[in-house]
Amino acid sequence: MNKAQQTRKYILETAFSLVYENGFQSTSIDKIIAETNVTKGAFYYHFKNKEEMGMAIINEILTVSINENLVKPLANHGQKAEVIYQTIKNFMLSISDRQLRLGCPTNNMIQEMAPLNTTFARALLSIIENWKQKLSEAIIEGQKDGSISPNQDAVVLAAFIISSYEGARTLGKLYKSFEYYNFYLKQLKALLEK
Amino acid sequence: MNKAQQTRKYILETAFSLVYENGFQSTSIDKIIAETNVTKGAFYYHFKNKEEMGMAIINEILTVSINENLVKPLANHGQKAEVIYQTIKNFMLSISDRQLRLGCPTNNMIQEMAPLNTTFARALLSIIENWKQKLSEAIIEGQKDGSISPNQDAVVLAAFIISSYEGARTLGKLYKSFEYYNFYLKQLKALLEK
DNA sequence: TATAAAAAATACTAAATGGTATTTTATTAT
DNA sequence: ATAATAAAATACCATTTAGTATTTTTTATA
Repeated sequence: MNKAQQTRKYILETAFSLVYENGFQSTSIDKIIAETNVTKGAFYYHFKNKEEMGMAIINEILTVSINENLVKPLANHGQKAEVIYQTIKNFMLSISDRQLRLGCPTNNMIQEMAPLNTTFARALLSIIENWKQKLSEAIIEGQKDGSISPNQDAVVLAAFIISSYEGARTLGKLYKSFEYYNFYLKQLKALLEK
Repeated sequence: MNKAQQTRKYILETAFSLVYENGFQSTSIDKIIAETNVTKGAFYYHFKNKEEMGMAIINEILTVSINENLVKPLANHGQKAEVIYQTIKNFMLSISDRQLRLGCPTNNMIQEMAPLNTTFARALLSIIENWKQKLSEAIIEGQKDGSISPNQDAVVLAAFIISSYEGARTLGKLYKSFEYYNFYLKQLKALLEK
């Protein structure tokens, strides 16, 4: 990674952190350059405009995070009900106090930007869509290996697991308490055992 | 209601609508006065500052909406499992296309403002706390009348119902589809039948 | 109808906004 | 070393921001 790539990465990660704290619209370029001590010229050298920077956050940070943490581990071997449960549990247990306070960054971006920017919305949707797809497939495997009840529609269940995950992170954020993560995990387990 | 009260109400409702569309931080006073055709003097006559206006939205609009739609109907007579289910179902069926697209306004405010403003956070938390409390009580009644399994902790179940409700509204918003509301209602029914 | 008070209108500020144009400094290939 | 190019710095722009100060209009009351 050369100097320019490093600078770009540094700007992007700082920008992500500010967006995570304050929202996309409320994170000004001026705040980003103040925080990075990079100049505005440098910023605009690496990003065409604020929107492209937002897209880079979605494509290079949010997408990667969901995939690495919540999608890839679904491929692990074992009873699929257990694999699914452990995937989500492991990730939720790794969440820091800051991440608790600020919630799921993908969820935040959806909440704020999906109704305002169709480009953002499409990219965010495909993150969730991919997760839902992979989770559905894992559920179907679980139904085959007998660890998940065949009565449930895999897609419906996958969508519910995802939506209630996002909901749990919202309540955790509001109450600043990991308690709601545990409530969620408890219900998730029940959901997968049926 | 006298003239001044009407003006205040008109400003507040317009402001709420703009905040619902664009978020709190991105809704400027200038946008509000442009939309209302009320002058800045009039705005600042009725609201001390932007934050107080935000608090008025929370206390006079969000709180009322949740209470009227999702809390009060819990007092209806009948098998409590059914009353709870019908309360949420009725409300979700009444959600318009615009409300689908923009999601739950209380959820939006939590997502955006809870980490940034403790006054907002407290007021928003008490909305959810009250809902959770009343829902817990209804669940306990349901456990007494035999319509809800006594194995579940009422508070845990209430928290999960609320968090997954918010999650469902998030997915509905992202996909612009009522489908995810139905998925949620289906799971809710199962949850209450156990 | 005159007066006081409430409500609203107008004009303004200082700071911040996203973005651009221009200049300067580093880096690389010849 | 020099020329070409990449990267970053600087200065600036038009517009928008939340909020204030002042003036005008409307309303209620004596």
